[in-house]
Amino acid sequence: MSDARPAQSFGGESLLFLTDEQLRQGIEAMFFAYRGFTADPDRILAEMAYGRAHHRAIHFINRAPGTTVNNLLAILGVTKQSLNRVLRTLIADGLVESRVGTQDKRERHLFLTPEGAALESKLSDAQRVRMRSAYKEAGPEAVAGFRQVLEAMMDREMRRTYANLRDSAT
Amino acid sequence: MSDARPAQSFGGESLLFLTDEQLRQGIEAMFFAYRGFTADPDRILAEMAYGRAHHRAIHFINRAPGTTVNNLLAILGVTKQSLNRVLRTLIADGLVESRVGTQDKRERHLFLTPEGAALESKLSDAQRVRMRSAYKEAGPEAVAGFRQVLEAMMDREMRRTYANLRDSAT
DNA sequence: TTGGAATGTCAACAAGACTGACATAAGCTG
DNA sequence: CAGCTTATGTCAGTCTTGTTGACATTCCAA
Repeated sequence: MSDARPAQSFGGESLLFLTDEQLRQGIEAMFFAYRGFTADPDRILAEMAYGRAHHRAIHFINRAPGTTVNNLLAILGVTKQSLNRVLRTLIADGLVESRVGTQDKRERHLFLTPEGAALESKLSDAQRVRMRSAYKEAGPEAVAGFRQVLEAMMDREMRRTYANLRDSAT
Repeated sequence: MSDARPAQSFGGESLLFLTDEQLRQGIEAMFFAYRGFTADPDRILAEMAYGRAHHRAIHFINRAPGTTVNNLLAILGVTKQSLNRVLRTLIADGLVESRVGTQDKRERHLFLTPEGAALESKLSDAQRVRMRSAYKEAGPEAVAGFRQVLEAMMDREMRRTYANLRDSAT
């Protein structure tokens, strides 16, 4: 497992990119990049009484308006109790609306209020600025590779969720 | 900021990759991929009484043996109180050794004990397995792009830290 | 109709981040 | 040497966000 030799022969191309050192650099790049990735929205959230969990909820409610709590749970990968605390404050603060399902009254369908949508925009814009700048700096081919590796890093189930969201784009 | 039009003209190539939708997909890919990225070591850590914070400390002490507390603080980007809690348990459990500096006796130099190194291997191996598989699946050119975009996503200071670690590779 | 499954809520707890205050030891400077 | 600064460690308290357990409501199927 911890061999330090280059990887051997896959499909004939490039034999020299799978050393442990190369992999470690990728691991560290993920660590530092994720810090940058969350830094800008975190700054905005810190000003209000919110955290990263609120951002995630707002993001995916905006992405799939009318989604149920259970569906959001599957996307976020946390317990319903954890999500509920976040949703409760967002609803109390008037950023999210929770409507009892018409067909199944056990379900709650979630929507952003205009105030919620405004915060979503603010957070997304901040995050997109950095993303856009990184994409510009790296160039379109790098972006394609970036997306490929990220997708390959996901679990099977996450990959499904990600693809569903992607394909449901308006 | 929230325009939905394609980006305009950069260096003549590829005009159609900077829409908000494209950026949002990148953002979601980062979110899901990071979950996958941490999933395997997290599972191992959960069995012991450790968390992700311990993993990060162990990783970078292994990467830069003899590093001082202050230096580790800068790399990890947390407060000394937060790091200290983690280091205290790692030292108490005999995974990390803290040696008083010979030149500057205020400094503590940190090293992994054999037990610490064993855990580091176990965690790194688990993380590398996924990384290696993602790299293989995506291919070498994708990996190059992946690394470029990640680096472009970092803050200036993180980029320096990252480059220093990378260049100090044995 | 009744018992189980699904959905959501409330309460309590733990990890890990944070700030603030303070102690100690060592280096540095005038 | 005296006094300031630096490096580290610690105590206390708070916040976010994850967890489990218990429970209420609603739906569905035997």
